[in-house]
Amino acid sequence: MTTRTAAQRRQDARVAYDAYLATCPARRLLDRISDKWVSLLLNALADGPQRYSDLSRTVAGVSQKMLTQTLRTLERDGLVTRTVTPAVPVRVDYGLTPLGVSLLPVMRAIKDWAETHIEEVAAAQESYDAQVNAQERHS
Amino acid sequence: MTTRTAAQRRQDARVAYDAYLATCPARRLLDRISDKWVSLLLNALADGPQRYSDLSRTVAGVSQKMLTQTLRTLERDGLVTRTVTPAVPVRVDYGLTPLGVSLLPVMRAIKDWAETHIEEVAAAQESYDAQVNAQERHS
DNA sequence: CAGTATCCCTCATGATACTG
DNA sequence: CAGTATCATGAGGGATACTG
Repeated sequence: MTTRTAAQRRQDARVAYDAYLATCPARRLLDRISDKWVSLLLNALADGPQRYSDLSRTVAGVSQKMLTQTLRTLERDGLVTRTVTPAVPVRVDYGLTPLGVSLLPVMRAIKDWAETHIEEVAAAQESYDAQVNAQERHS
Repeated sequence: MTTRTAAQRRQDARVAYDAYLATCPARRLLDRISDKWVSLLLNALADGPQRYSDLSRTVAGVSQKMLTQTLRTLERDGLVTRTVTPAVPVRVDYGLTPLGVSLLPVMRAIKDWAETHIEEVAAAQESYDAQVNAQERHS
């Protein structure tokens, strides 16, 4: 009799992995920049600071909730600055920090690979799908 | 009377954005590599091909479902190869394609930025949290 | 203007059980 | 060994309404 079943061992491994991934810098960065709105916001701010309402127009389709939530996270991470100008009505400007700017080349590297190899990926997908279809006809 | 309300316009914009993002190469790549298991699998295969059962051990914590699902997607995208050796029992080897290998430097760039700037991010978070706490005490 | 608060619902993931 | 099929759940995201 083993003290733990295979299922329990796998579950333990998963918990350990989650803990590891929670602290892994690369993992955390990937989680951030892969967020639907993060890349769009960083891109929008790359050309210069913008107000909250400007961003909601530039990045059309984003809900107020997600815009605020995403900006807060980026601010907390030190990637964007939030500048409040007390007035009536209040004015808030968002802009990239030097840290945020330093991330742009990485985003660009991702974009470059994607655009360079998109054709190859598309071809691979087509060929894969064709084979799957062919096999289905034989069954 | 306008023909569309602000809510309708935002919804339309969201649909349009989703359609755009579905075709945007950089967006699609980000979606792939940000997948929890993709980066781990690519890393595991970077050192050479592995069998299905090897991968499930190397990448401990992954369920059969996600392992298979992720490998299928990577195969379809042309990033990994799947080689079946008919025998009893059957043997299946997975390995990186040249396309898959070409992606490794990009992953490395992400990892490098993360590890280089993790301290700055952590410091920013600490400072942010401290300010939030201070403000809560004043309310 | 720049948010906050709430409800709701979908979708991705994981556990479990079964198979050629 | 290398999967497939089915079910359950929970966290993320959107719509809506309200506020200093």
